[in-house]
Amino acid sequence: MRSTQQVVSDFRRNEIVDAARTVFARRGFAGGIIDEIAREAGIAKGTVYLYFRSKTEIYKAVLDRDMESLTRGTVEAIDRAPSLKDKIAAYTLVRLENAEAKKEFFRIMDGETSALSIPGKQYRHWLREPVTRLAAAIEEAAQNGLIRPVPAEKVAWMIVDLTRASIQQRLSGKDDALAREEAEFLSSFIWAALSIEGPAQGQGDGRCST
Amino acid sequence: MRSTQQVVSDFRRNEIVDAARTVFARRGFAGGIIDEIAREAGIAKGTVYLYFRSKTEIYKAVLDRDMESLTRGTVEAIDRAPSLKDKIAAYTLVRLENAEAKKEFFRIMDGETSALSIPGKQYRHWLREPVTRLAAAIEEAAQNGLIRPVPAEKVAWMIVDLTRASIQQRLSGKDDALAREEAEFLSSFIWAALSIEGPAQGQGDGRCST
Amino acid sequence: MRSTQQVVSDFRRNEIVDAARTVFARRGFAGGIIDEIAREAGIAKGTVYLYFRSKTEIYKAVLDRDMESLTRGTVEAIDRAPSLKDKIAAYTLVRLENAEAKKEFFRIMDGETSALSIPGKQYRHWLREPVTRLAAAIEEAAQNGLIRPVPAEKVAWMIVDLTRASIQQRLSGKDDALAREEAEFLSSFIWAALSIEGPAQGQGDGRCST
Amino acid sequence: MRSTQQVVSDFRRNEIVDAARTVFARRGFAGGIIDEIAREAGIAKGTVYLYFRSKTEIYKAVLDRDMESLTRGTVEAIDRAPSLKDKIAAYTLVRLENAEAKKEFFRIMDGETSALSIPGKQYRHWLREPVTRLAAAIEEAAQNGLIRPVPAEKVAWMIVDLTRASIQQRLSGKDDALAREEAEFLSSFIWAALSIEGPAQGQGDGRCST
DNA sequence: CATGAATGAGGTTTCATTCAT
DNA sequence: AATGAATGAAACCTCATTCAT
Repeated sequence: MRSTQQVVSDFRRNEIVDAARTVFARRGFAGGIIDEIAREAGIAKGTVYLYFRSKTEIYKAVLDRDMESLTRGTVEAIDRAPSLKDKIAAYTLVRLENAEAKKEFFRIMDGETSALSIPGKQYRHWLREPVTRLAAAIEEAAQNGLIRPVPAEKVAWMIVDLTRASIQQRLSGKDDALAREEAEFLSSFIWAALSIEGPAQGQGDGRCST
Repeated sequence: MRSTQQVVSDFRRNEIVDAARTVFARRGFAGGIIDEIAREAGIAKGTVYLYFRSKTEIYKAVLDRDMESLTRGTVEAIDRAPSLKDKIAAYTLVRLENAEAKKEFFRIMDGETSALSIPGKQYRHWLREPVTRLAAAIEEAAQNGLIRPVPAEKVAWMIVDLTRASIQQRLSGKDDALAREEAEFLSSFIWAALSIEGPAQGQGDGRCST
Repeated sequence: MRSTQQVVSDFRRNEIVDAARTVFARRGFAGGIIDEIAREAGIAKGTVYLYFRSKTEIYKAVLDRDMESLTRGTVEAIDRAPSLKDKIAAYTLVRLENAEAKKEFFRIMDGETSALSIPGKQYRHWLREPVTRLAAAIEEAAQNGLIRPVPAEKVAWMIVDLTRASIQQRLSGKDDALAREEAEFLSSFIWAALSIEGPAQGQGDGRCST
Repeated sequence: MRSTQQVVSDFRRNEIVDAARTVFARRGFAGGIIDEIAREAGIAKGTVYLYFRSKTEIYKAVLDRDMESLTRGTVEAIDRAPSLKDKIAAYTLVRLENAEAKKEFFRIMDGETSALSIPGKQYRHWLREPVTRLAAAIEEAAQNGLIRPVPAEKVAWMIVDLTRASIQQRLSGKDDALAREEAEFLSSFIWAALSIEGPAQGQGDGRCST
């Protein structure tokens, strides 16, 4: 059982992480001013340093917390789905819905690349587990003849990257279709590329530059 | 006709932009120090400000210049290709090859998102034209019954995003397949998703340019 | 008679002063952190401020307490010694032995100078009384013809300063002779300078630059 | 030949070191505020960092510069003096006169101990060379029978420490005798302690340079 | 009394931009 | 046109002191 101390302390850490998420989303890492984070959290600048040793530490905390919960949710959704087709659909749907609910966080993720050099903490790193699950399912489906043979991991990354790109598009306000519809479109498109009755090359097309 | 003044001035701007590209690729926007850019360009810090009003201006110049030439090359490749399938293949190939040739620039692009808030100067903005061309080709192919009916622009964006994701993967060193092979895989995968559903053709991988 | 309150309060003050001595010796005044003092004393930071108004106050308390007890011991040793020679020997011995026993405090004294501007609380101030006693003894001895005539107070300061310098040397680890031997050497050296059969100028030296 | 650049740069460094000396003398190292140093030097805060990488660097520069010139002067004075007695007299005189001329610097030296942990840069370190010279002269004089046998280095440190103590006394305003007289008194006192014991010469005060 | 979380003034350092030469 | 020294606005972080519990 956690002591009162612990509870309060965790609460504060949460407040700071929440504030930091907002500010980092607004200004990026370099522009994320500690002063502003403190103000957003309704505390003094010094207080921030009671809970985090440095600005970088805060940034990592934001990433870790959100990424972890997101990854957990994603993986669970994949596992719950019975078939490959469902797994793909589940993945895209969970991600798109989450992006809607946590716009701020995704905006950070979007900007996060070389901003910070946190070894093994890059966005792609966090995608590794979902990718592994998807790849395994793809592999299995291929062996069972449910889909055509494809390089499983490559395709898994494609699913993940297409989803990410779609989220980016939506974050920038260019696309405001319902998450559910978008997810359905994505997963069905991918499924089409995988299905065994794939490329119909009968009717004379599929030719290239002669 | 451009005056000598103009020529010299342009030459200097070029030098600075080249230096800036290198530095921004190394350190990102926030970490890219004017001092370093000047040193890299072999000129004095003050001189930089004779040609650019601010650091942001330089950054935009790098993006503009590289993006423009890249976009031109991309669009030309699309236009040269006769069929949709070839256009898609041409796009992915040109992009992947370019990414290999201009790693520095692509590394910047990779980091560029919310780092800077340059309205209308984001990466996605520059992709608009290639996307439009691809979308038009898709539209046409669909109406001609060469592919199944799909939302053209959405799919065009998918092509573009998948290519971008592949480039990112390669930049981070995780994937070092030949650009040509990677491009072929990508475009054939997309083509598979577009093809009219017909009799299964297990062996067909959609390869073109045999 | 002191109330229980008073007793407890004094006890706490003692604990804090003890902790502060350790910390200041380790880090100096500027580097001595209240947090560390509190931890060393086994109490909370806030509690420190129930007993002392400020960090400076604590510092002064350390100096006062240690200096007072040291001074008392020193003066008593001087008074107990019957002759001037013995008084000098007693002084050097007591000081050197004390320095060994209370390294921490002497390390503070060593660093204490302009670090803090406490009027009348400087190291030299506390030496005034021993100096006075020594000076009186010197004066008397001179008048009795036991030593050659010298400016009494000046010489008293010399004794005191030589002793201090010797302590500093020992604190810095450069000299690890026994305190007793060092004291003997010091006092005998000084005595040599005072003794009436002082400078033998008979044998043609003592000349200066021709 | 130094370029103009170099000259100007050196000039600035000097200005900053001069200003820093004043400020450090006033406030000590911890209290020596960069802002104040800049103001004292008549330049902007940022400019200071064009010439020194950090506050500590400035502090070391002050110490190094002054200590080096002081040490050089001291050693030269010792070397010029022909006899031991003169060497001692020369040392005390040079130091006391210098202290008068460079009060600020000596005030820093006075406070400098554990303030900064610059290995091998402590005050005592800088005294090593003069001490070595004095010790050598003492050794020689002892072997020639000009003084009584004494531990040469120990005595050399005594000379140095007594002089330092005298300077401190004078800096704190307690003693305002002429430097020349004070130096004479000091060196003759030491000389008295070194002289071979012989027939009492009551009147002899060991004065030289009649 | 005791606590320790909270505060915020103040310190050091960086770096985009200006300007005298 | 070119230079690079100078500037000073911020940014990050520390720590003596206060105060609600």
